[in-house]
Amino acid sequence: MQTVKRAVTLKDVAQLAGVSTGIASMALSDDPRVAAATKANVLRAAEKLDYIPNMVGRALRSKRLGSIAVIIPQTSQHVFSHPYFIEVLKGVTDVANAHNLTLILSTSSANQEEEAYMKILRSRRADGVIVASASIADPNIARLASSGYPVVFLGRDRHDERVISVTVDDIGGAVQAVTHLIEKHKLHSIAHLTGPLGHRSAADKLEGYRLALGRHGLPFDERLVVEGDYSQESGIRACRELLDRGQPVEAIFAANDEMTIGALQVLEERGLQVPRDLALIGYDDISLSAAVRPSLTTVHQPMEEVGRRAAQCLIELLDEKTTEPRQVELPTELVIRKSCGC
Amino acid sequence: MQTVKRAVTLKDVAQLAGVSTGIASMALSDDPRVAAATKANVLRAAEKLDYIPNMVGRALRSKRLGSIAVIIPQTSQHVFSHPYFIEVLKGVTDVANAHNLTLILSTSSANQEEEAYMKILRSRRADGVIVASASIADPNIARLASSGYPVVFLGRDRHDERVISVTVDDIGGAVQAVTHLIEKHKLHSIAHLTGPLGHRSAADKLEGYRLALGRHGLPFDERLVVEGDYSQESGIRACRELLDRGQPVEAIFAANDEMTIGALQVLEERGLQVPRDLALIGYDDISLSAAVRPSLTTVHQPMEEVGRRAAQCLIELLDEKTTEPRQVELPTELVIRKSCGC
DNA sequence: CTGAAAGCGCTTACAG
DNA sequence: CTGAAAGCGCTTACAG
Repeated sequence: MQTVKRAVTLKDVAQLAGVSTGIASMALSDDPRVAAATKANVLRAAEKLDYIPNMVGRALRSKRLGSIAVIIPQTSQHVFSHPYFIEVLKGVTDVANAHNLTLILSTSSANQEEEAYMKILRSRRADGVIVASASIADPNIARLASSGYPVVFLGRDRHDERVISVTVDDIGGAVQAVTHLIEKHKLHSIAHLTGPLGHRSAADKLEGYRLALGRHGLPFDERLVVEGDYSQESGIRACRELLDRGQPVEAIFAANDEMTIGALQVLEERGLQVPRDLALIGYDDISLSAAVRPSLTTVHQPMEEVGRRAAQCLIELLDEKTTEPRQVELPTELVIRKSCGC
Repeated sequence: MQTVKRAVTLKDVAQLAGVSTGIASMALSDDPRVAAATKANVLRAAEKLDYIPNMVGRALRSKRLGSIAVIIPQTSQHVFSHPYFIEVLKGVTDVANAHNLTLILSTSSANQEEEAYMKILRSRRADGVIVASASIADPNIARLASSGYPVVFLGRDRHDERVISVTVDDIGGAVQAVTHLIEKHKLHSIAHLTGPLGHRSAADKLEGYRLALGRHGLPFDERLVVEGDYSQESGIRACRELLDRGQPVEAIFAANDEMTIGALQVLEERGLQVPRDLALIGYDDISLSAAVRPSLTTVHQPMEEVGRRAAQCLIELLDEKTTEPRQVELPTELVIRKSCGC
């Protein structure tokens, strides 16, 4: 195996072009103060030597790395098993690519202290970060939010004006789902399998569920609510627990599609037919939701768009330095398929 | 919004501890030449100031960034829609996390020149790279392979001893699938929907298909082979074309599960029942393959393990500098479900 | 319009 | 065992 040759540096280019490194640098960044002829000279030299700037040298001096990080404080197993994160990543990479930014992906391993967020910024690994899915209680997040570093939050602090965030209207989404069950299907005993309630998105869906019941004069019954953690397995567990409680249930609204699919399995096991015996509505609209039988009626949330908008916000933040804090909230849409009984 | 304070540097730490920056640096890296008392002193100062080393400064001097990149020369849309990449990424991040390496994810946008691979290395954005799914013909890959930079290839050049690679025995995998159809189900007109044949994995599966037919004295019939591109849509297209050719077909072996699911849709459309009228075998064993009806018999390939091994290889390469080139090949396993008729 | 110098934040020889 | 200096590869004032 051939070894790596000494890299071509700006010094080599400057030397070949017969100018100082300062001028070479300015020429390559197309600075108007450099004479056109000199510029051409330098460009020719750079091309001839196949020069590629060392980003580390550049970053040390200019304080800009040209990279952004997506931080998801979950294990990689978790992150890559949930379509939500995948879709968000898709959106972020798309925008990052378009802006020629390097993308750093940071998930946490079990043995890692939680303050990984701050570290990535303070150690200058990325110019700015997008933080997804941190739990509400995480104290590091509060510190990060008030640190002044360029940070965009996903799905948190919708109403905190000091923080830049991209969120989805999960309260509204849940209201859509539950309202559909009540108004269209005349169902009244509607259960809710929640996500992890320490996370904003899960708490918001629960609130929406409650709200929709209240608006129709239906009581909120704790026995019809079971907490899960967004995994399919937790959907199975939660659905079993719900049925075992023995309360009459006509419909289930679950906090995401994976839990809904888990619930579907349990209902099948117990000989209950969906939607005949029990209606089911999910959340997210992942691709699986159209593939399972019966296909899932579900609340579509624009996951990829969330990633895209977050990246755009971050880039603006990096460019202007002094952007106004702002909150973007995206709408949801109820996608009607078979599982609700329509 | 509070602005970012001047970052704490090593100089600050050294000053507070009353030593030179050189000693401070050595103390923090636990160099045995530093006196224990001095070390304690420096550590205390660092803690008090909440010091976090600037990786850029460190990298410029020490030539190690502490980051690796996964390069997938496909659009982010493509990458994040294919479970294969997701699973590979899962494995890579897992190992990277365990070794405290930052992970850079590089997909290509349409308007990007293909030489992005080299750039990421030469511009010192990553210490080493894992390259997945490059087409066989890509000339940049050849240059990269012989550049001497730390590179691990996925699914290529199985027999090129100059290159470090992690591959899956796709020839063997295809042989398993086709042999099963022939020996167990006594089927003889077996069609093959291929992946993009410019990619090693697709070419290998075709070879395995051919091999298995040959071993059983069955003719290779071009009319039973249709090329796709691993997308579900291409599975639909390829399957339609196959059926439209009017050749008798008893079974279809498709190059991945997504194409298989596409084929399934077409067969359903045309009123053909799987496996009664036609047997079907896929490849990959993505989670969807167990969820569709009928569930897919498929060749399981250890995608996450591929990612894990690739990362390990790369890390060894980075640590030893002078590793022997080596090729890792992982086995496949036929997972029997319903679609083959078992 | 250009050159020479300083400096970004570290680590690594080199003296002592 | 420690300090002072050099230097990694750039960009950015500062003079001219």
